[in-house]
Amino acid sequence: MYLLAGRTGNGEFLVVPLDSTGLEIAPARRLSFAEFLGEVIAAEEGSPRWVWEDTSRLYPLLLAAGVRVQRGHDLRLCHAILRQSSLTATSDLATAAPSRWDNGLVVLPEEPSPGSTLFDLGFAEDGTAEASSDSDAQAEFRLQLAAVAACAEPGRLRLLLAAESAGALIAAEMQFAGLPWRTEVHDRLLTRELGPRVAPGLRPEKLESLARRIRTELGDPQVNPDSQQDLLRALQRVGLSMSSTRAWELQKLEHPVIAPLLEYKKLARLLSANGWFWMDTWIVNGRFHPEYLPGGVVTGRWATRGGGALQLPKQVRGAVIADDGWKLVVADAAQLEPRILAALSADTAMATAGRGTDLYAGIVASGVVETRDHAKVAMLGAMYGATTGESGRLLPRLARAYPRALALTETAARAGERGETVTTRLGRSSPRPGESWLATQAQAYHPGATDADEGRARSQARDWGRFTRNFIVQGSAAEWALCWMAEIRRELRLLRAPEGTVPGASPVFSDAPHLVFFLHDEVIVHTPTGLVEEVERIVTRAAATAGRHLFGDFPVDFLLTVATVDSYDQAK
DNA sequence: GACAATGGCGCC
DNA sequence: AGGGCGCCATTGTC
Repeated sequence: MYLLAGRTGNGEFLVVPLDSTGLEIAPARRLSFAEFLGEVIAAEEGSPRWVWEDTSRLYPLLLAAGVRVQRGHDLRLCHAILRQSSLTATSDLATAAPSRWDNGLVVLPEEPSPGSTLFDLGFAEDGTAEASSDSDAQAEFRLQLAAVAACAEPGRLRLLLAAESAGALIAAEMQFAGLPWRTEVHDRLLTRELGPRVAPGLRPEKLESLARRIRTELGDPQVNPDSQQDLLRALQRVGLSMSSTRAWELQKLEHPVIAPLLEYKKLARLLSANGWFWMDTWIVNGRFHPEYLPGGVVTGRWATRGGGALQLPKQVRGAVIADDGWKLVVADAAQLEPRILAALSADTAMATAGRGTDLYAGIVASGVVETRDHAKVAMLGAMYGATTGESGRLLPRLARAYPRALALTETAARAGERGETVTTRLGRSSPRPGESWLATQAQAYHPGATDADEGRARSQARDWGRFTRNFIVQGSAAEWALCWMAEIRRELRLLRAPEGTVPGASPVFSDAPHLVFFLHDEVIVHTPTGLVEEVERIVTRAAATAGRHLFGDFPVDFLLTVATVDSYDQAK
């Protein structure tokens, strides 16, 4: 059963029961927020699928009121998928003129003040964004259902839309719950690395002394190590010929300035990216609440906004600490993308290499290459489109051992080079290249085309080929991860903490295990200690379930590394 | 002063 | 001739 929910311009909530084709089976009801909450709680008994425009705008209101839902259908996210998918290319939805569903729903980020994001994830005061009527949302939903029903493989898209929508619920819940974070531990860590905290704009002691050493070694008392131009000129003056100040370029050189400079860069990065200012900005009441953006990356991966949540450096993970009486279950899908590639291409040899073991080790054991590192470099090269270096040299051996897998990546690359799209396992298609790409290609076929024109077109075509080559693997991996998380969430909901559990600090989630972090192929569950083993079982079982959802009976293992820890840095 | 581009680096 | 991101400081431009 579907329940369409929305909000009117004057702040009322609407609920409309719909049948399986999106037709209403009862009239819309207009409700106050309190009535709406009651309606949601009552309706959840029947596990309805809530259909709404934008989970990220409506669901936080429910969470703030202590209400969760089981299933959703996010019209905005699902529209984006169906609009692009090659599986629904001839549908009314995909062939219609662009509408507000294509761009009008994008809400500008508010002031990035994490303290307020929880409870005023707001709605436009004047109701402009909500001027959309419920009938518009209902019409959109019907178009979506029709597009899926008419496509050649509706099962794939149904699963994708359900997974994407579950992801939207999870994203809102994780933002709400937040990642447990101890500011006093973070502060100690920063003080140890950088010296005591100083006023903004000043360098902490250790950075300042490194800066002095750098100036001494370069014989220039003025040089600012934060300025690339400055630094590059100074380096060249002391005879270091280089074209950039990148750390890996510096590492190759011999000079007394190199060591302090590399150290400076490392610490300066820590200070600017995850220093005290970051901590004050993003940690609220012992929780880090980044905003997750499902579907924020073209491939279907998530993006985040605020705090750089997907780039949390290992350096600061020691500050991620479970509440007293609770644990963090950190689970990481081992060699996810190669396993996805093996399954996508039905390459049983590659799947066998990963059966019950580290897939790269399995490749070595099969005699394809000599070391795990070679196996990894070669695989990444196949998926990213490397042509030179060690990776390029190893590729032919990989191609002999795993012809099906390598043929799939090559085919995806060739499609991209021709400007065609590729489609993931569940039906997310890559975007078409833009106008300027097409113009550059056309230019190369022009009668008067120069060698430079052709060179430019070839290089650009190869760039797009690398993109589509990676898209199909990265995007399918993102789908696996969505299914994995959705399954974890579904099973966690059924757990209740045993008697005597110390409540956690998050309302709504204070007595039950819940997801608190997601990083492409890794999740963290915050759980009462008494449920650790059950959570580990759930996470592990969910990986197998996700594999079956995507690839049926194809015999590929999705192995996890699972670590139950007090602090995140203890995992791995 | 506001904004955009760039280099650089963190994560997968 | 290595895919996808977000964020920061510096620098360039209006």
